[in-house]
Amino acid sequence: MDALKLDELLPYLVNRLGPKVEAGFAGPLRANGITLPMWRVLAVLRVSGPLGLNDLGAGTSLPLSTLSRLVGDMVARGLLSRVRKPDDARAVEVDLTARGRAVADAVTPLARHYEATMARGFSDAELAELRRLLGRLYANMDGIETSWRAAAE
Amino acid sequence: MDALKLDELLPYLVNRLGPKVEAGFAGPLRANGITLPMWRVLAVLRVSGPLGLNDLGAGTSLPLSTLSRLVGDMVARGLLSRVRKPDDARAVEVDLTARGRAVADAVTPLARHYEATMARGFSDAELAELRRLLGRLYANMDGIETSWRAAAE
DNA sequence: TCCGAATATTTCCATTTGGAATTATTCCAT
DNA sequence: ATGGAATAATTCCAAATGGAAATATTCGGA
Repeated sequence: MDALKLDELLPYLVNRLGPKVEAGFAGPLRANGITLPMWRVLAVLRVSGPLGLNDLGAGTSLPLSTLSRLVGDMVARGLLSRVRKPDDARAVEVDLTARGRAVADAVTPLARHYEATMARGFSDAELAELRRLLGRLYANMDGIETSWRAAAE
Repeated sequence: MDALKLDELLPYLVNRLGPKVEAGFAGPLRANGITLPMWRVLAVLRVSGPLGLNDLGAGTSLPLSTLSRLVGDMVARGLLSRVRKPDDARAVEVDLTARGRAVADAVTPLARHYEATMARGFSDAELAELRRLLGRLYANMDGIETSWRAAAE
């Protein structure tokens, strides 16, 4: 039976990095009073401007149940505002407060620096290539649910 | 203030993949009666032979508290054996049972196929490059805790 | 107009998670 | 030999997670 070295397998290579990356950045984020998912929300809104929950979910890759709860917390902490849309009472509009903007701007250079540290020893070309390949990988994952299982039979 | 597109930032590109990859593989694993962390344990032991918890933790990238619990479950399910080492009563030796080996062997081709699906459209060279870069990234993360924070001041 | 389907968000809850404290054993310097 | 540090594993517990059900509102066709 052919042995399979786990650490040559792409899904594992990807998965094991997640917690490691989080752990490394958690401290600096905590020093700024936020968590990693909060940072994602701030970073997205900083660029996009006000968003509804669905778009915010798409931007942050966070599930809606998590996000709704999270936004509530962040409103309570004064980082975000959340108002019902006047024209559609189902939807909300989430936006940064001045404080949220300030925190986002304080953390941004840390994030850049962290990225640089993660990728130390990488050439610019390698870093660009890695970004590109990860992006393609992510894109590939959409709708994988339906496609690959069938092919396996 | 310079805006930072979250989706150009390496830590985010890596982190958002984790849940996606897991979600895609969870179904087939469930069909074989196991979870993703269980699969990791099986895959590592299949190659390495019997291991203590520390080595198993290193191989699977799972924290010890999680692993100890997990191994207990898997022993209860008949996938693993766990015996105290005769020469060192602190340590245990964890190994696959015949059943564990059978499940590992059943899942291995699925994992290969899943990888291929994730990376569909990638050339062999691109896949190899991605593996290589991810490996380097992971290696870089060791001891990052101490090094980068200081540099940030 | 009215009702069932669709949409946006929220809430519920069972499960998972991993850091920290705990237990047990071994190692080592005196 | 012996006590304190180191090592291996386990257990505890508070927090996070996300799928599924619930709620509220809007839309579209008969």
